[in-house]
Amino acid sequence: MKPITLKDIAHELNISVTTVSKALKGYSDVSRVTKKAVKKMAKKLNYTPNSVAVNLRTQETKTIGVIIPAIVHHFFSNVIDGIIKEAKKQGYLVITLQSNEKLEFEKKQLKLLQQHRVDGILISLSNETYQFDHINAILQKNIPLVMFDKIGKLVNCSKILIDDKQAAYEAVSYLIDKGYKKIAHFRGALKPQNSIDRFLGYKKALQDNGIEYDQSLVYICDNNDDFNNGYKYAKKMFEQHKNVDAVFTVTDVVAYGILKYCNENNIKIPDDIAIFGFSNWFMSSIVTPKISSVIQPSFEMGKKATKLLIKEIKNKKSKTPVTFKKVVLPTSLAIREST
Amino acid sequence: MKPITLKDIAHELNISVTTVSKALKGYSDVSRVTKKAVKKMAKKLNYTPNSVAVNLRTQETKTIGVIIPAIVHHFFSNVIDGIIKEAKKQGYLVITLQSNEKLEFEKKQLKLLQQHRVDGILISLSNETYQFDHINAILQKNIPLVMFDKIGKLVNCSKILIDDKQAAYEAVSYLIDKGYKKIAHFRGALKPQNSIDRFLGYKKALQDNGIEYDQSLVYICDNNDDFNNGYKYAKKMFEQHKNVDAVFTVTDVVAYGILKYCNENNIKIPDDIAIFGFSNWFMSSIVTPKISSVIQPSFEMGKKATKLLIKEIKNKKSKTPVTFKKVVLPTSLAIREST
DNA sequence: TTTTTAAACGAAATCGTTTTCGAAATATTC
DNA sequence: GAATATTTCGAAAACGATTTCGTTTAAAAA
Repeated sequence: MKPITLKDIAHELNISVTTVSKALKGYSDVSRVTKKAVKKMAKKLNYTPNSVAVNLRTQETKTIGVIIPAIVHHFFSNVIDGIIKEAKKQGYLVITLQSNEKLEFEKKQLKLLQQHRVDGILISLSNETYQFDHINAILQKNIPLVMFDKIGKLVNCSKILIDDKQAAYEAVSYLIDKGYKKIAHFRGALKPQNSIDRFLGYKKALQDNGIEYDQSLVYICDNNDDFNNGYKYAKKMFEQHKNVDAVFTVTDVVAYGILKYCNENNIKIPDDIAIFGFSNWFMSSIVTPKISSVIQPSFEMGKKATKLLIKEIKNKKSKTPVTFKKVVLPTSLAIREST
Repeated sequence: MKPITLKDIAHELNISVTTVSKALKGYSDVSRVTKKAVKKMAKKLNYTPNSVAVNLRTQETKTIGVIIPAIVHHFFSNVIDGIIKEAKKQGYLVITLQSNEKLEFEKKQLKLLQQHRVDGILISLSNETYQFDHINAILQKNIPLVMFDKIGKLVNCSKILIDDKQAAYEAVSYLIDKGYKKIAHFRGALKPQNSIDRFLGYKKALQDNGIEYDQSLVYICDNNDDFNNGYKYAKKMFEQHKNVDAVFTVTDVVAYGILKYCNENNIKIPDDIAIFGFSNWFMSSIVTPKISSVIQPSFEMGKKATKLLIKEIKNKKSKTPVTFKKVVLPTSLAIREST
């Protein structure tokens, strides 16, 4: 009933716990014969080492904690996938927690992870997080932490992200190169950094190409992942502007809303209007017409972030002096029928 | 640098570790004054209990392990969401592992969770899992385990799932009631149980309504989540059968493939053909036309499974005799434009 | 004043490992 | 055969908490 312990094996063989432990770990000061015997008995009794005890003794848990705004999200579930796979590869388990975009929850989860003595933490900040006391507290305790995607610029730690501004710039530039002139932007909420950066990239692309920025062509979607926003503002846009010939959206989901409106109102894509999305949701290559989008390397981001974190964990163990890295992952454009 | 321990607090106040521990846990045999003092000092030093030590002593980790085929999946990420939320509510953390639909991985992950001494395990089986030695081994060790969604009928443990056959039956019956007569089925692979059950529900609905079952109207999609399958077989179906008036698909994603083919070939939905999907992916209410689908209570399933598991964990602690439950969650139909 | 009772604290064992260090047993060398 | 070197083993401390049980001190009852 109770799990087998070293003691059980030792008792069975009439030797000490010490020797059993050493035998299983291949120490050189235990004879060939006893090693064989111990290993055989361990297998016979189906012994599995008690990680909790090991963790207490070795002062590491081989566990990393992850905090994201929400797991039910195309981007984040892919990141988590990358995290879990890379972690497992290196012998780490991952505990996932959600902040639900609430600073309060983010703080609580962080405390939980601390209590659980995770070896390191990966975090993508909530939209509410504009002060970083809770993060800095972790850092001061010398607990490895790396931020990904939604980072805090002011925090002194490793970060991994994409260049939203550059990616947006490239997407809009592509539209301009294709001959589109009056390009609208369905942006995200005002505060989140990536929403801001994508907007800035849009603006800069216009300016660099001699197209005047027109504020009335920018529509603010309070929720990046609600297609109704796209639908609603598509209607509004077509009422307000006759000759808009392209839209760059903060997210593919918003683009789907526009697509829906166009389909229902017999507006042809890309003939009447072109659409360029962001994040390359998997539906974008399924809908008709297929929608062009910025490819965000989500899985890669998860892997890289984990690699970075585990390297920091190991550096800490070997007392290597800390150096924080900032990794910017390249994005690319998936050009499809909508442009 | 090093985390604060009870010892540190004790040393600071010149009292014993025992008293500190008791004070923090509110034991009655420590005076008001010392309690105050201890709590104050704990806060001052920013003490966080070392869960690893607590776990070793109390023989429980307040952690549950989850094994699913893949996290990047509409259904499973919702289940996980439910699991994490319910677990947190009851003070448990969750470790997520993926089997990638491989039995071999499933076994390995199970062993990992055991080593980590999780208090209980939630599992949705891989498509390869047709023998249950690894599961039964866990059960024999009296480790609480509940299966969800993809379960093993022969395993003696708690299960939580939907009635795929019944759900399919209802969907197809709805189509029949609406007057559709020649109804095709794009089914999933041959072996997975839910693929089989959905097929059986389809078949039974036809039979109960006096419609002859025609094997040539059933197309086998080897991958439930690849819309290309839907596209490919839609083409084939329209070549082979002139007067099919409805399709019931094993998954919404397959339905999207059909939708795409129809859009490209000017086949009107639902006038020329009706489409009924399964799982109610969030895109189904966005595409044009919106697709009818079977609603699977994924978030609820995660919550319920977790509740069940934690109840079993507590029963084990209080030595309450085990009773396994089988919960069948109700599904419903989301009727939209495609039917 | 003596005895009883209650209140407040702490020593020590325990959970299951790991690892240091010393001791015993055996083998080697002279 | 004595001295030394080499294997092989185990006692004990440590990781950080919890909990049992005993001890001390003070208060209440006799």
